[in-house]
Amino acid sequence: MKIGEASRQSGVSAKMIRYYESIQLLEAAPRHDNTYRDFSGDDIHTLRFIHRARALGFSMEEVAKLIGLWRDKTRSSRDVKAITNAHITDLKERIKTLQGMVSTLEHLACHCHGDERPNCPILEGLGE
Amino acid sequence: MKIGEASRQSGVSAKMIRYYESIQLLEAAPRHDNTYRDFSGDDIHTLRFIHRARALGFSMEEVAKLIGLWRDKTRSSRDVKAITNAHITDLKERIKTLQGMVSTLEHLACHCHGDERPNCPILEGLGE
DNA sequence: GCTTGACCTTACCATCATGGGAAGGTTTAT
DNA sequence: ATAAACCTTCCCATGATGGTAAGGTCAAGC
Repeated sequence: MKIGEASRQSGVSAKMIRYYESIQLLEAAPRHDNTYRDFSGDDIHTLRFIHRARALGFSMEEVAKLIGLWRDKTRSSRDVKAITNAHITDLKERIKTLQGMVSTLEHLACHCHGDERPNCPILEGLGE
Repeated sequence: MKIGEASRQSGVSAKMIRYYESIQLLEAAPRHDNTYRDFSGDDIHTLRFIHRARALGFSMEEVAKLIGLWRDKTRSSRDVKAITNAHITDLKERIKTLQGMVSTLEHLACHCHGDERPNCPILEGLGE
């Protein structure tokens, strides 16, 4: 199967498929007649895995580790869970940071008239 | 005042101060003896403004707009509030996305034993 | 057999905000 | 005078992705 079809079936852009190959996240696909890549059903499976892991916010580095574990039938689920839990912790921290921003901003915004007048507590808050 | 001192007083790294100057977010500081930049108290004020706005997650583009409004004494607070509200909306969307990831991940992780055994619902979920 | 369009290839550049480092000049304190 | 601390510019790297250009290939219709 050519790269366009692989892209359609996996949801990963052709550009990114080539990129994943270049960083060795994906084994180099054999070339059909020495120019076009030829993907297998297995490749699609891997691409879908990557796609889902990325959608869950895992970094490429984490995805690489997860793929390693996924392929290793003798893995311990402990290792997978550790990566996942670390990622969850990271996500929660980011959420907290963003929520802090929102609450500060809402606090500033709720005192701002938002009309023609130049007086603005938001700018005052930023300028102190 | 030299760039190191400006950095200390504003919380913005010297590297970033130069960068802000290069993208014209900041007026080019006069040079002391034709090589060292010479910052004023006003510059520190602006740098602090930028620092706080960045800490609240505003993009550089938004910061540039906010500085423009901050300097313009005839601005309408409406414009400031519009930028702020758009940013709040954006932040909330990002929070929702991250929360979605967390809830999916927690769902997967809670079924994973996290022990020596290779069986792992997390990897199964990613591989489908 | 030829043209056209859809597809593939590589290679390079851009993003966004930030940091690192090199190579070299200046100032300040000892 | 020397050393440490500072400044300058310039180039490179990040992470994951998209864009584009220049060129090769394949498939379908004429």
